[in-house]
Amino acid sequence: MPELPEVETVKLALVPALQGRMVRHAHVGRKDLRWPLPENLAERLTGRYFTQLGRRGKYVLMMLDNAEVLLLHLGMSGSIRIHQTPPQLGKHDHFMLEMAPLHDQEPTSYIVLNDPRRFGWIDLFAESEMPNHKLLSGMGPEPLGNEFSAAHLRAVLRGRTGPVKNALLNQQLIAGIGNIYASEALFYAGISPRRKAGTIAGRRAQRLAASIVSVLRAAIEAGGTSLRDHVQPGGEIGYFVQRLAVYGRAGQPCPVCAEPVKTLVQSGRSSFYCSRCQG
DNA sequence: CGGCATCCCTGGGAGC
DNA sequence: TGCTCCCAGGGATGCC
Repeated sequence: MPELPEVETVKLALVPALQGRMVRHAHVGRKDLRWPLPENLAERLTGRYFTQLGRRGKYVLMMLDNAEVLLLHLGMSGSIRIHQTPPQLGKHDHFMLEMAPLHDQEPTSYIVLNDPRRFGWIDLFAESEMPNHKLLSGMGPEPLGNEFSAAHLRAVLRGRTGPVKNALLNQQLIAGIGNIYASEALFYAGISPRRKAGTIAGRRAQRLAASIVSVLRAAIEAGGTSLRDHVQPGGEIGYFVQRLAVYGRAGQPCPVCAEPVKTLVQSGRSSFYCSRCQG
């Protein structure tokens, strides 16, 4: 489900739900998602408050007042919902933060993590451990940050013999791109998903880098892409699904040349492309 | 190291 | 309505 724009949408929605509140209660529904949850997670969160929210790739990073970090990853099917009243927890609501206001006039907020497939995960660790964190270290630069450029793209793709589509999914090279935006970015750059990653240079690298940035930015503005599971934390769908050019549109006309959109499977995952526009 | 298949898990939709 | 099969926004792991 959630790629960089969806995770960014989640992060933005969490800010007002966390601000001016402390954890009155943390509910842990099961001891494992993809991996075992941190020991004593609920106890370690109770009474704490969040000082800052960040995002790295597809991870939400929630800084606590005791210099620990709560990390959330939503996997394929994870979503966050924020409620103003105590919610009825369903079968796949695995984790909830009850955030009590520090000032009486504000409502309590209830932040619920739902994840049917349980490919998501949660971690809690000291901020000082961040640089050597197993999941975070080794991640490529943020595509919307200063370190990302056509030159960087060129450098990390150089020498790679696999298809560029697969390289875009590799979080070690660039953070945050998933199956939807890999197809979309390649479409806007006019590059075939089959092209060998190592042959992306010069103008192609320029176009691809620019397409990655613009498609991610546009998706964030639209509140992300809602397919099945993903909704914004307030329950709104993300409207970017209506603006996808090729992803999920097999057989439908290419928005540029009307040629039917094709699919292929690469490393077990579907790619969508226009055979005329993407050379 | 790079590339690829396999596996983790549940549910929704298509097709019969 | 019900069954089966296939597919799904991710990524770790293990094999070549």
